[in-house]
Amino acid sequence: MRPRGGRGARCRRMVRPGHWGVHARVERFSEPALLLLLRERATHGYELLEALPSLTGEARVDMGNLYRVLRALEEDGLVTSRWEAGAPGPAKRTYELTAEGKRLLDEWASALRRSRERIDTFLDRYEGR
Amino acid sequence: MRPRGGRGARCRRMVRPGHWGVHARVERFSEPALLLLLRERATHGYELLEALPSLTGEARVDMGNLYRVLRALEEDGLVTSRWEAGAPGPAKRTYELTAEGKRLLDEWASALRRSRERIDTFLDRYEGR
DNA sequence: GTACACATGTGTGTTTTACATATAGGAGGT
DNA sequence: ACCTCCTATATGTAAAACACACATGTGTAC
Repeated sequence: MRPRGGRGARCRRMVRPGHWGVHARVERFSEPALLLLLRERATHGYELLEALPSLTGEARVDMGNLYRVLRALEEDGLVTSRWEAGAPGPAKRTYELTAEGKRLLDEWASALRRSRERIDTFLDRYEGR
Repeated sequence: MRPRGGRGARCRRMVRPGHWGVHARVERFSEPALLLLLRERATHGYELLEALPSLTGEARVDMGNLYRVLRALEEDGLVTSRWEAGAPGPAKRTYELTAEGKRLLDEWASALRRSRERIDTFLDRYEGR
């Protein structure tokens, strides 16, 4: 890699003197998002990449990491994949959710409900209630 | 450091074969939590450490990182600190929120509301609505 | 032929979190 | 005196999560 001047994006950064920009993101949120999209329909990485912002709200899905997440999910038996033949254009690897992957999605949903409650607790206290 | 057998805790881990445990945590959530506690009352690190679980919901606040976050906040002018004299026992460094720190807390609150909405979007779609 | 959209990847630096350890004051027991 | 425990602040470092850059190949439009 060539040396670069830019530094990695941070969760909190000064956008201009005395002004802060904050992103409150859920850790590894791309994983449950992928699982949910795959529960709706088996599809390939590039399409998931385009569909993710509708779930995550931001366009910040890194394709490099996306493909790594998909491979990790497959290693853990949470999705299966096969090369899609027949279609014109570049080869596509289609991913499908397994039963265990479905159970993991359920766990994520519970975890996200708990996370939402913690945020509510925080906001209630912030608003002085 | 001595070699250790344990590996770092992960966001997702297999608790037993075919069973997954998930934690959906907001990145850097300890920062807004500290700011909120300091808005309520100026106090020192160790007390913040004990008060944090009431906001974060989990007992997983690392004291090492807590003190580093406090120092980072001070470097950025978001809190000020002074050594507390007079009291018996080990010296305490008392932290106080600045006006700019208050503004950052407001930014965090907005960011957390947006985060909450993203979680809602996900859960609505998960539940098929 | 070259520019662009599609499609799947690897390499690597940065940020954030987790775990271990160091240092020190005071209280209470033996 | 010595030991243990609670309070209090801090550093060292490894792992996990994330961001950014680059490599490779197919097909379509100009």
